[in-house]
Amino acid sequence: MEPNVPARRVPRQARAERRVAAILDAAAALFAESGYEAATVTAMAARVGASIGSVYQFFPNKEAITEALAARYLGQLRQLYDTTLTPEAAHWPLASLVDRLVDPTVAFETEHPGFRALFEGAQSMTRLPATTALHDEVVGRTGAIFAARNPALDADHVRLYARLTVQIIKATLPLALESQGMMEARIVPEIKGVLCAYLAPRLDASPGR
Amino acid sequence: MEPNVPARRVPRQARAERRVAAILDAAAALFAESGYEAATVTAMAARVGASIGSVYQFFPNKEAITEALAARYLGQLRQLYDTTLTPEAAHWPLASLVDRLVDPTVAFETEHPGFRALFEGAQSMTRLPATTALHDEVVGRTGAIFAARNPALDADHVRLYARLTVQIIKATLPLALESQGMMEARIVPEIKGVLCAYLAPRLDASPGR
Amino acid sequence: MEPNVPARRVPRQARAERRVAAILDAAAALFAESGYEAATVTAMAARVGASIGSVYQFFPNKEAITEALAARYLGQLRQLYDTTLTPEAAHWPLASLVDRLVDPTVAFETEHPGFRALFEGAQSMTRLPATTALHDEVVGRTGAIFAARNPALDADHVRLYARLTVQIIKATLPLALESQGMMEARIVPEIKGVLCAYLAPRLDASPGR
Amino acid sequence: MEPNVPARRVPRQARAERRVAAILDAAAALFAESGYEAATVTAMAARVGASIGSVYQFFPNKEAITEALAARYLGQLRQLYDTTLTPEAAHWPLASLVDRLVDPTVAFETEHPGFRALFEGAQSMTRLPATTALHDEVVGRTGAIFAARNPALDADHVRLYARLTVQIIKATLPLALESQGMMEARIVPEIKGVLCAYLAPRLDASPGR
DNA sequence: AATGAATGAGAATTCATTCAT
DNA sequence: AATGAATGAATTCTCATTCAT
Repeated sequence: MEPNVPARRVPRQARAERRVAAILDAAAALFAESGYEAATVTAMAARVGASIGSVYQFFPNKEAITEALAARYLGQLRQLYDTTLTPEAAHWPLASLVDRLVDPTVAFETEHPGFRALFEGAQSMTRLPATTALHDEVVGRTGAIFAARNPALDADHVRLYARLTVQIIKATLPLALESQGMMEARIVPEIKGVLCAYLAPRLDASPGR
Repeated sequence: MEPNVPARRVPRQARAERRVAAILDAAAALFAESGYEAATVTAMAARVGASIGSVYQFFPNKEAITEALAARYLGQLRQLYDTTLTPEAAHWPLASLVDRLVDPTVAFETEHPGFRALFEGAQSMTRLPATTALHDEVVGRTGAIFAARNPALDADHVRLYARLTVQIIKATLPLALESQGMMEARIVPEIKGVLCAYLAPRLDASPGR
Repeated sequence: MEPNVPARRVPRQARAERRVAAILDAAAALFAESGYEAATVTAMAARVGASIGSVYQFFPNKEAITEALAARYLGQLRQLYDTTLTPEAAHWPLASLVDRLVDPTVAFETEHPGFRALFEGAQSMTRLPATTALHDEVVGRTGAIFAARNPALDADHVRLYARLTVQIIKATLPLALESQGMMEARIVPEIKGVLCAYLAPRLDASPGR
Repeated sequence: MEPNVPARRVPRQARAERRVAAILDAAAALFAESGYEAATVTAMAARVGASIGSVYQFFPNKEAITEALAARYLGQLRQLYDTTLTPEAAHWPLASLVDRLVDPTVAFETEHPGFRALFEGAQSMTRLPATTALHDEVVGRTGAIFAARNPALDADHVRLYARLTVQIIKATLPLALESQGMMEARIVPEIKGVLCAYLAPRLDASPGR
């Protein structure tokens, strides 16, 4: 769905688009630095060098900013998966597949510091649909690969394995990102170890299973 | 062993003790329902049917309430581990050991809905020492068992495995608790599957590894 | 087009400037009426017909309001001294000099009822730098005149005499301001009498001293 | 005058009397340390090692405590004046009389640190009668001496001179008490110098005046 | 669109005072 | 009398949001 018709709410001027992007950048940075609640709209405006009024020109409220940011992440995530989680990856050696699951995520979280705040989904933003969409996308993509790799799996199992996998990555990545240097180098392989050990019997089932 | 909790307002009367407990209960419930920031002291007071002033009779501020709650959880957790994570458990079959790691935690989180909010440690309460203590306790106990099971492990590895293990349980449990009925029944075994697969080669290393 | 955003809290709009001034006026009035602690920010807001939020738009806290008020007084005081405590005054007959020390102060305190609360410096605001600056300015100007009049004085004596002089004026003025009509007329000359008697031998030392 | 008849409100038991005294001591100390408003009744109770309830057993409110303290000071002040400001002092050399006015006050303020807070009479306690009584006592005694020394003075002048004198002492003493060592030694004589210079022509008027 | 002042509901916290035990 | 828990009004300050210019 890509309408060429300029929709009403879509900013038509380049300047406006740039400002919207800047606001989202500011929001992302603040979410990363201090969490969702502590990130005030005023702070976002200040960070962009705009007035609060200007921010509210583009977004009706804080929630909308968050949703827009999540939507932007969603798009970027899809692009990332389109290039990294390709269909053929499903049939690679498990270790390589796991690399493809973990490494881009590490990169993405590193490059988009605000992502985690939205992805983790604290209680305060659980209600935001876009946040859920983010999670669903990741689980969905992961599940798709799993299903492609092991066609014998029914949908429930696919979903179950995918959710666990995503949850594990989500929870352990911070360990890697927070750690300094050497420790980080150790943790990422360890995460991969967890996943390989978990997925091997489930995705590459020996006929006897 | 003297707990570090500075007991300013040590309640001498039974009524006071009951009230303190009730406040902590209310705090726990609110943390569970709406998260740390959204849980206001006013709401806590209302929930126990007291005036805010009454709450402040026992706690100097919201942080202190949180710390006290965390301290209470810490005590209960220690008791739990004393009875479930016994030294001999270290030498049971891995599946049984994993049961001992997961099942009591499931029970604890089910019975203490506020625990997760403190255990997860959002940015907003990262600074609270008691919250860290909670995490350290769990990691410490887990590591102790690992070390006992495989004396060949050096301290760094013990800590690494324990942290990953705890993080995995922490992140996947919500999946089980949020899910309704059937799904929950499936998820807990799955979590155990993850852990068994991960820990088997690390704790029960074949000599050739 | 003003790309170079000036300081944060500097009001750019005339309305804002007027409001800031009004807030300071309200603060001054309340300080005069009921003292520093009793003067609440809420009361200031009410007095200017604004919401508390509006006050906090311009001042981060009560202290800042006080400091700003003190700073305004400091500026006005300097202007006053620039025109009344001129260098040549140092060499007038002592009675005239004393007139110049007392009369403008009486006028200033009469016109600025909030000044005294800040100038007296209750314990509660001792820490505010601007308050100290007020006192230092008055003592400094007074001392400068003394030094000019009697170059034989060392710095310690200048300061000693100036401090006593200021303290005496500070303490006795209220007597004049509080008194009704006739009494006031009597007290001001009396204050001048005190100062003349005190300063004559110190500033206009006969050679034999 | 010590009535043996047990008055109603007068605590009859020694213990109660001691407690009342202790509360006043605590109040005095707190007034001195942090001023009237900052001195909380709870802090007084804590300082005495009693409960707030116990404090309110003896005093209906904070004001009453303040009044009682002022009353105690009044008694002590009277005793002091009875022994230092004797009738014959009125006819001593002026310098000696001034010594008698200043020195005991210095001593009293040093020994009773809470006195100044009450004596200065911040706006917050201006309404308390006992505080006024304190001031009136000092002015009255001073005036009595002045009248005795110079019978030619009419009541208005006596009061005028006395008020100025007291105000000067009140305002300059803190300079002496706050200063460390050497400075203090210099300030007290200076204060006396002010007073001698001021009072000489007024109390010891040459016939030609 | 941009600006930034205005708003006001709430949040945390304090403290004099009352009351049940 | 003593104790200390209970009360609640008052205070400072925050922040999302609206509105006039």
